[in-house]
Amino acid sequence: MKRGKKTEEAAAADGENDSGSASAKKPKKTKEPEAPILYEDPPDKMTSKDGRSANMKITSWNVDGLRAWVKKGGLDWVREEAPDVLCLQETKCAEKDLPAEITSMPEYPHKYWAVSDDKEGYSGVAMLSKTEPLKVTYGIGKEEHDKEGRVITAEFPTFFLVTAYVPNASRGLVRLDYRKTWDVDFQAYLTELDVQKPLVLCGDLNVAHQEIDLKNPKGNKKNAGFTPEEREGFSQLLAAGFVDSFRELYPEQANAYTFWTYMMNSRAKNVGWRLDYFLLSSSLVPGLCDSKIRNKAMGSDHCPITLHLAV
Amino acid sequence: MKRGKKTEEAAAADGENDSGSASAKKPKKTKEPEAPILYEDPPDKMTSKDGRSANMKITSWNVDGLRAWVKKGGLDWVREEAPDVLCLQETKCAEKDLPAEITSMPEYPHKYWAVSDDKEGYSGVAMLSKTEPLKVTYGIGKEEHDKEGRVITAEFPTFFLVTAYVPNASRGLVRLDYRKTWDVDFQAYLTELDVQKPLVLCGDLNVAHQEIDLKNPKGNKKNAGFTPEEREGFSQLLAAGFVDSFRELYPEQANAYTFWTYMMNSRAKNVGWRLDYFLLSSSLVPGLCDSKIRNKAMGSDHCPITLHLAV
DNA sequence: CCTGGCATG
DNA sequence: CATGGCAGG
Repeated sequence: MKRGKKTEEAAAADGENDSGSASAKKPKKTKEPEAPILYEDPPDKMTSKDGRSANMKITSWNVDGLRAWVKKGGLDWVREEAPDVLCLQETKCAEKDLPAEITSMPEYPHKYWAVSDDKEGYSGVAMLSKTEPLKVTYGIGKEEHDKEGRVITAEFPTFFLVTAYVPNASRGLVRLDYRKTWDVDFQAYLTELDVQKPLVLCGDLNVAHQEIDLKNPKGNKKNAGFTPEEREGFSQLLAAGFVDSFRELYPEQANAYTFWTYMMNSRAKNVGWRLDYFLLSSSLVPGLCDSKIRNKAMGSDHCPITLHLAV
Repeated sequence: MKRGKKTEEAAAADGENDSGSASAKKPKKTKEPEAPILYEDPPDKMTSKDGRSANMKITSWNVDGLRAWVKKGGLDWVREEAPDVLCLQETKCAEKDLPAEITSMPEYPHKYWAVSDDKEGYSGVAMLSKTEPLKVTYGIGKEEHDKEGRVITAEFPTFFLVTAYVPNASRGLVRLDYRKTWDVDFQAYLTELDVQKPLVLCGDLNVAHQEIDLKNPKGNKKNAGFTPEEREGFSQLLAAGFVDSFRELYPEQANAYTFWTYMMNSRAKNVGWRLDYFLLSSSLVPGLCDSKIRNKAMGSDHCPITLHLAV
């Protein structure tokens, strides 16, 4: 038993992933900007470069716990946005525990759920669609990767839609080796699909590709989500012919993030990361109308992203 | 990975400690009283049978997590009640994590904390006093019992004050054997003190003594808190000369409880247990003025109890 | 700093 | 059905 009369101070927070960087070294030199540098979103473009009108709207959102997200009104936002297909990551919810608000949603009669085999409330992705896909599959066809409910693939008439929650390399990069294996195998999976039919990949790819894709690139080169290995994995996807739709349309746009840690008031300061993407097979790029970051939508530590496509 | 499109029903809640008893057997025969049978508390008596005025006020409260209890305003109630000594059980809080609201409370300059060695946030008792005790000790002097922060003893000029959080026998009575050892050793400890100076024992003794001390005695004879063994342990304390101050004053008072499970809306229905006590050495009984159950005070699954004593 | 599980009550 | 601690992010 511990005992005593007085109490001393708790240890200070350690330099985290997205700490105010420089301010951690020189104490007391708080150099936060007075006003956060926001990314102000222009209206959605509904026409592609080749003049076609968008006829497919897809939204992807890492909800960080579907039940909490539903309670916070995530579905109200979804009803406003009204995408044709809604992809969710980190649902953290066994099928039997899904809230009725979402299982009974009449706008999306076709619903698909994947969750982790072992750990309840870990990982998990979902796809909700207004129209019925031709076929839906789960995982990437490799036993070692398919136990954590990370991928759903839906085949539509003119394209595959893949939603993914890519494994986090974790604190201390303890899972970076696994992640590298994943990156190779996942790319192989996508390439196989791509020879059959073009694809849209969306979800939390758990990597910020370039320095422009996170607020503090210098301080995060050894942290999960911005290691050279993870960035190279993303570069390999592009080299294989897939296109980062947001960066394609907005090559110079800084301060455009889809994730902010809950810690240190990061979201209010827009100290974030772009971890969520729509990647397109090159043959779909002419039909790309817009790729949006909905950074005002609350309910998770990620915000949703939306793609407008003419297919 | 688990997958699928539809969801079935979750399992129903099982028959618990304090289930509505009979209603569990014959389904659909909901025999809850329309209005709960409350114990309406008369005003405090401030004079003892032998005509002396109360000059010592002690409050005991199992707070079920001190931090949550502070947030819910427990300290506001304490300031109203203004006891000379405040005893708390199940603080579930390491000393370094204590809220400043309580560590800096000027009304109680003398504060004593005991917490579990191993498991953080488990068990834990505290004593706060307006006047400084002559001496304060922790535990009951037996290594095997003193690792869980369950007992603080304060010596005042004319009596010992012992506050205790007695080990719960637990679901399936997995800790009943340990509890029986505890009961024997704890009684030995109290008896040793009692030969030196009379004592007041307060706290969560984790037993309802007689059938009158809980709403559903029939259904709980095999449940923690109302087994024959635990009840016998309490009887042994009385046989050793200690007096249950509440029952001494109110021998016939039913529906007087200090604990209600958070489940099944038990508190609203007053389906409760009397688990919290003030026990007195027999020589203190002539000075007993009142022993109160403050069943309107909220902030925990237990309510506070208060003793008025002339010492 | 949030989530969802878990042990405990 | 609450608490606190934990892993995970």
